[in-house]
Amino acid sequence: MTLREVCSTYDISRRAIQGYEKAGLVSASGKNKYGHLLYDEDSQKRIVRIRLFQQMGFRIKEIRDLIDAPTDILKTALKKQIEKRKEEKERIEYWINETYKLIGEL
Amino acid sequence: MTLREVCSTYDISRRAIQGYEKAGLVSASGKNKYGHLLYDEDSQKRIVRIRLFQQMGFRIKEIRDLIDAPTDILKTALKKQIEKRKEEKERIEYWINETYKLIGEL
DNA sequence: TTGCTCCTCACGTCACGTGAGGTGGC
DNA sequence: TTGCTCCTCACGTCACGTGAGGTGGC
Repeated sequence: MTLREVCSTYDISRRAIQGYEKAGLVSASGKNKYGHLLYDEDSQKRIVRIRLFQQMGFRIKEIRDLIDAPTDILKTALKKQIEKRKEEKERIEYWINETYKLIGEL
Repeated sequence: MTLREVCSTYDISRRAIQGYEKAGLVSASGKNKYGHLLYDEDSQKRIVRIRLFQQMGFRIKEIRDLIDAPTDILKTALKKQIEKRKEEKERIEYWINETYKLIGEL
């Protein structure tokens, strides 16, 4: 898969992937004869996993520590992050309610 | 209330409020004899409202357009934003589920 | 004079966004 | 030669974070 295909398949910007490469999180598996970047299945899986980590609120630096960490450490970190995200959901609910209140007062 | 008191009462950083001032969203109502910044009740309410808008996902520039907007425009914008935040909640739920799946596969 | 608090800049941070300038096949 | 796509920098963005350097009352 070329960079363009990866971007459209997984809905990630070219610049974002470039950022992951700069951070040392992934690297293209090679280039085709035109010099276009190529990503094999492993690279793609890695990118998808980076995306999941980001959506769970991890920073790039944290992802760098986690992506190749032992399974038990990774599991612990993920479970902890799930709790954080649940709290964030509650915070969003709180502010939605505050907004309803404000609308009522207007 | 001094800046320090506003910060601790509403749990907002000094730098954040400074940012609001620079953006023209609020200004201190005055200074005391020591030159310390003071915020009266109106300023405080304004800061609280800015915070609510931020928590609802509005950008500083958007808040600048909304904070003194007519009631009906404000209401419409808030209702629209509530929908956006609900979608964000769903996205968080989605990624939490994806994370549970990943944990199961590890 | 020493400490403490507050003030006002101003550079740093984070994860990209958005071009700029250059290359290669058609 | 012209268009199009892709590449690799590199400055810009956003909302503060984090000092730096200076002031004033105790």
